[in-house]
Amino acid sequence: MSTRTSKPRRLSRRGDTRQILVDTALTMLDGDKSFDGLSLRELTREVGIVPTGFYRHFPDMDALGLALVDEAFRSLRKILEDVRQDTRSAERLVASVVKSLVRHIRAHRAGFAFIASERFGGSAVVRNAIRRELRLVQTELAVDLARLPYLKEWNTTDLHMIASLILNAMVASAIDILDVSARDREGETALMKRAEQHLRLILLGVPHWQSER
Amino acid sequence: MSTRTSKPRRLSRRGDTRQILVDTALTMLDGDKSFDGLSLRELTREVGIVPTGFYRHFPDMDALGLALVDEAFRSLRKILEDVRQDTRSAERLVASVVKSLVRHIRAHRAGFAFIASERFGGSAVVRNAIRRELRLVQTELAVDLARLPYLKEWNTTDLHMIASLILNAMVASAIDILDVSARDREGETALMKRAEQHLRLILLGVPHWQSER
DNA sequence: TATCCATGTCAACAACTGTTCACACTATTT
DNA sequence: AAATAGTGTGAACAGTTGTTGACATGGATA
Repeated sequence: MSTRTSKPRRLSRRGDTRQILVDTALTMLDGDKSFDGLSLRELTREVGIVPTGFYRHFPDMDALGLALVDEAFRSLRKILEDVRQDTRSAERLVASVVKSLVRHIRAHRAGFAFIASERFGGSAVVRNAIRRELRLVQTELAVDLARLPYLKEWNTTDLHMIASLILNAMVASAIDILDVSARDREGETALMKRAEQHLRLILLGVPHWQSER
Repeated sequence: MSTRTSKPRRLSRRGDTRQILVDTALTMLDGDKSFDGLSLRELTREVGIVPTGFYRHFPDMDALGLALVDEAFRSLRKILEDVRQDTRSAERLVASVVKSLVRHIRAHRAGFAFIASERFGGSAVVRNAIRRELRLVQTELAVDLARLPYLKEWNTTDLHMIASLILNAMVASAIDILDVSARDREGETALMKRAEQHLRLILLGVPHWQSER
């Protein structure tokens, strides 16, 4: 009798194990670990399933990596949406942009950290995926800039130039803030101020720019 | 007879195995691998010594990481030196800075790639080491800026603000160039042009900046 | 009610990992 | 000529890794 009496105590995650894998991976990568240093086994161990269970949700680790990129950029796009709906002048926009940035960083810390560390990280698959997404964001930003009153006449290459400068500055600021916000609250506001200054300084130069000097 | 007849064919690296370890690690990390995904064994395999031989030169992988940071920054500092000896006006400096940057990137590709990817990478030890070095570079840059004629009167916090903006922009440019220079030569010159534009745009705003508006 | 499919488990595999220890060779110094 | 310090070797260890295949479960569908 007793057909292997073990009651495997199967956990009843209805259909969200995949999402749990993604979330857990992100939090694990938030600490001192990079994606290609993350093993399938320690991930599944943390989630609470057996290693082989991983393959029910992803064909391999690369696929997981792409899912992480997706997840991380979902929140980043939210920022742009917020900014887009802000109709104030460019000058007034600055503070609002930075505030929105910080808010999203706090809410989606792990996702931002992932983008930051894997943007030039080890895995070619996720690196390229991130790069592609960032390029997309950049062109979206360029389009938004084109709508601003005193940038109406600019050609697209110049717009892209500004967009990339702004994006780079904001990404760098985000990373700095990310790094300090956990423990140092007033260091965070100092970095916010600096981020605003960076944006303002860039915008100060814009009216004096002349294409093809 | 025959006291274990194996002639172990010991290679005669006089005293430079340590340097070979560093160089080999850098080249290996240039590809699709991150530092915490690099194992001691594959490194020694590549170098051509037995795994245990590693410990003759470093106590552990963290120590190697610090050595890599050292090596990588040695060439980066050279750039600043070059720029410092250039006595032209800020406006004229721009093109020269970018040219010098590209030249060093080409010559020390692996080192730059290492800094880029491990700046926010998995290992806390090397991440902090890189961050410290970059902060040093930033203050050096601030000091240099203070010497420029029309920045004489600026206070130090504003100088640091500009320095960080410039440094971030240049690091971002360097990474983009790094990524494309291997295969696409004309894409490289396009990125150089954009890097110059970024610098110029920043400098355009500087004269109109007023502290504490 | 019966069946089916998504999701989980378990056992096993060969390969790889970091680190230890005792030993061997060799160039330089004594 | 002898001793020494630097460097590389080899075997062995206990763990961990990715991936396979066959099997179990249970909720939704037919």
